[in-house]
Amino acid sequence: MDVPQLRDPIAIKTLAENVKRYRTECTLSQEALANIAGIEYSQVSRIERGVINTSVSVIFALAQALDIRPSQLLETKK
Amino acid sequence: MDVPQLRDPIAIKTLAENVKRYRTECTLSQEALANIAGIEYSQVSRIERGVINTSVSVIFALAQALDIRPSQLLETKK
DNA sequence: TTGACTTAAGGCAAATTTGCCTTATTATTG
DNA sequence: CAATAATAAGGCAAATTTGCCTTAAGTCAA
Repeated sequence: MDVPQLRDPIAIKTLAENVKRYRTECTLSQEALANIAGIEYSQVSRIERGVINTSVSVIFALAQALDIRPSQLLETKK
Repeated sequence: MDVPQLRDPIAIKTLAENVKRYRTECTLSQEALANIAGIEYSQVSRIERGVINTSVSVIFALAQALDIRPSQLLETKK
């Protein structure tokens, strides 16, 4: 690749904040959420810290584990 | 990696259908959408065909180009 | 303090995505 | 039909994500 793939800090941060907010509302630990969602625990940590630009599949898995709709994880204030 | 990363066909297909639907509503070609969103044209094709599990940053870029909210691209029929 | 729990942080190899490119295939219109 | 636009499809190297792992740091109750 000549140019790195698109990384939008606002998109990444929006997802990070929403995951953290919904997770703490459920009083789930990062590890518990990861287990329910079927992903690696360290990924939840990286997503909430905004270090990775994760995929639509992971967003769906997290939403299902949090018992919310996938679209809610992309909600923006506006 | 020992295990391939999570790919959820339902998540990928949901995004694919939503991008295609909103894009055609705007009467934009895949190429035009890609140019506005600042991504590669072939990516739009791959996303709409459901061959890739794209990122939250790309979802935000597409939404902005389509003049909709990012969450709308993850809408599921309940 | 001690201990248990939670989160942050980082390394690593393999899998995947991405940008750039080319070549078919499929409308669609004149 | 010819020509043009639009889409599908695939290759490639580099960048990124992911799963698995370890270690450190922070939190909180007993």
